[in-house]
Amino acid sequence: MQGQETSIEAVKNYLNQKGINPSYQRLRIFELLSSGKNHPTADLIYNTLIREIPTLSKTTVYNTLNLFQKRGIVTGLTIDENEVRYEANTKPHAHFKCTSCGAIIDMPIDCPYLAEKFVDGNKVTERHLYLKGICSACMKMYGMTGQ
Amino acid sequence: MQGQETSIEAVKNYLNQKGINPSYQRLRIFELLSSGKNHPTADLIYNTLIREIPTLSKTTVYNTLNLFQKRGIVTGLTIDENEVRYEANTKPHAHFKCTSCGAIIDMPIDCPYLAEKFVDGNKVTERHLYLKGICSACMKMYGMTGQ
DNA sequence: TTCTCTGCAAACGCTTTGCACGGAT
DNA sequence: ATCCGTGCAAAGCGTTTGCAGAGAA
Repeated sequence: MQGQETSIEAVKNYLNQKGINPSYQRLRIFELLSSGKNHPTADLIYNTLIREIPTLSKTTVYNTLNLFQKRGIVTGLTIDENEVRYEANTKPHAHFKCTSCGAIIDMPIDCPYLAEKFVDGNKVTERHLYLKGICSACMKMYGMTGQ
Repeated sequence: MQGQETSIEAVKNYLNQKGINPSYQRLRIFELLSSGKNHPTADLIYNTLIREIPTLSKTTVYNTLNLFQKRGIVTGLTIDENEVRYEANTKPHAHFKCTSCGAIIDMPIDCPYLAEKFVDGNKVTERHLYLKGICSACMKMYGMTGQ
């Protein structure tokens, strides 16, 4: 329990530091985003937290996610059309979506081209790299060989 | 006029070859996608063509775009949440969206990392690279220096 | 009290679905 | 006559907005 409490405390401090009033709902939503690596949708966040916060509304989830995005501590990913997924900001990385199991995996970006500040005379401030294919776990399951 | 007719003929042949019955609406929609470099939304396609095809319906635009995507001759881009843009498939390239003027510009992908067939043991079949920033035209307008 | 956060209900906008008409074979 | 494409109208679904009540300062 101690571990959880210090985690909650850390989140609280972080939100305060970003000028965000750390309400209970906001704490729990940010904690969910920063702990798990599941890149949840708004709907998944709602359905996960509603078990422990029975009064939670989707409006609050959306309000909170939009606030987090405005404050720059959370990013919305639209790897596939028609579903936005969210993640807490960490270091730059690419996303890999397995078309077989649907998993979304963080990947390193190992490419000097993607560090360029200018490309073709255009000033680059944001980079989003999405890969799709079959993840190693699915390949094993189907008896395919990796590499 | 000759040029346009041969262009229409070329599109007709292409669609036939892909197993798509080249109806007038489909022809015009594909022509729009393959000629212009504007990466239009479904709505923009509708509003562009309605001038010349007054009976056109949005349903047909959506039907057609979905058909094209299923046949693999058109790709839907979701550079920004909540708007899907379409482009005819050509060679792999990145997209740059200017946050100032909203223009979407095709860019070369100059990066061996993005040609890798496997990354971290995952088999990569699709790559989507979106950059955002200020395009060279806007930088000139605001008196910023490129490079 | 005042200000902010929450959450219900309704509105919104894009996309899909149901279905009937019309054209082509 | 059959099949396929079209397009109207309605439904669907994720997200936002309006607003009133609860809670903190």
